[in-house]
Amino acid sequence: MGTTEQRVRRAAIELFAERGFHGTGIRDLAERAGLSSATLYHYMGTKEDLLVSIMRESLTRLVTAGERLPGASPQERVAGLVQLHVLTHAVQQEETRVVDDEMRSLTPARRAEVVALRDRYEALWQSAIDDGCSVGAFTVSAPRVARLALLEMCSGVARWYAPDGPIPLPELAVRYTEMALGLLGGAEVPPADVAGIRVLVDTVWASQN
Amino acid sequence: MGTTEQRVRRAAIELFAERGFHGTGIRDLAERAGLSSATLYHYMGTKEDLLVSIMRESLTRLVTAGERLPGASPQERVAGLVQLHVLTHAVQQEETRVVDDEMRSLTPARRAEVVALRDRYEALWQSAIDDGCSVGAFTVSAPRVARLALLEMCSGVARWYAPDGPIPLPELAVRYTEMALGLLGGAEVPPADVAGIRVLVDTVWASQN
DNA sequence: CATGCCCGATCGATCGATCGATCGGGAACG
DNA sequence: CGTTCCCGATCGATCGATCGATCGGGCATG
Repeated sequence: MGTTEQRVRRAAIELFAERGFHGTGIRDLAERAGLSSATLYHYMGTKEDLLVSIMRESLTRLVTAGERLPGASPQERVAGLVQLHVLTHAVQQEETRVVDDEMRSLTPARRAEVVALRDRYEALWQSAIDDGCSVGAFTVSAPRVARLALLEMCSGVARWYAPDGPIPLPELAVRYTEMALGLLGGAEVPPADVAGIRVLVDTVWASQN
Repeated sequence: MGTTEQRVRRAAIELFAERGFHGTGIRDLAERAGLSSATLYHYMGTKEDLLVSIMRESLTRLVTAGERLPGASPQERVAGLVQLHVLTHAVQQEETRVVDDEMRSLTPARRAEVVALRDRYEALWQSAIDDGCSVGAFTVSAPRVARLALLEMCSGVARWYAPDGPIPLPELAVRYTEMALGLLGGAEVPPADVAGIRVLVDTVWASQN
């Protein structure tokens, strides 16, 4: 079961992902969490506070894991980032969709904090791509555009992947690694250590709770 | 200026893109269109009717243009689809974002119609990719995953591209073509006819109004 | 030309419902 | 007794939508 606060958070992630922030009412939230709408406010601040805390936790987890990724060569670092990103977006589908889609629902002040976290994460991608370009490992001609294209492509996993579908999770990660490196051009695909990434994801997840 | 109905539609596209469907009130819509909220209902049905009609028009335009694309080889067809998609998502940014992001705001019944249109469009992509794989032009190992990845990557353009930024529109289209064919693996990049695609987009747009 | 009628366009006022949020108090537990 | 957990009742605001009424310009009739 978990604590009541965790139940509230799970309910919020489910409903925000399904109906959107503005499409989810306080009473919907309360019903899903098994509480009255009044009791809800014992466990959270405003509805926006709840959204921000979900985003902060999710992005912090991603940044932490991203910074702990092994891999010396640009190819290995990009491969690791792709696998980390695809894995989290496939496993924590609803949560990542809330993070990616509900930025616009935030007040400008709250948005700034979340965007800063997201920028920190995306900088990891940019430096790996730039390094690969400057050492000649990648041949893509617009590294900034490549970063944006890669991130959109990998985030999309959260919008369609079916965990109980025909594609096993490790295979998904490998396919995306191949496509990403093909997109960047001229790179050999380094041996994949999906299991290692998975352990990293689980470790960071556990240490956050 | 255009007709009042066109002004309402433009206002809706702007606000739905900026704040989302549920985040946009009838009074916001009316104010942006320069009408009273009551007059709004003289030009539209319900708020959902307005959203559906925006989506239907936008997707119909995309399907029409996609079916008229020239190109015999799989490479040429994929290149054409990428350029068509990127161009429309860069030029009609707000409109395409509404189409891509607000599906979940639709009632199941209305959603079905719109999804059918979208599926028809995506089938064009799938057959081009599948053909390329079966004749050995592409080496990607999961054609269905590749389609999903490509579409997400190209749609993402609507979320970040700045029309008055440092990247000219034709260059953007060419870069995406290169990345897409790199992602599919083993394909030479066919000569790009971005101007031709642009003419096609404008033609279809004009014939719809 | 003048008159009377019609109708698209528009609005202020208001509907019932729901929104996010708050309050005071009861129940359970130490 | 105090603290934690919880809820029914309720707040003012806003939601999407509808109402009756008004205005003005075509248009047919005499």
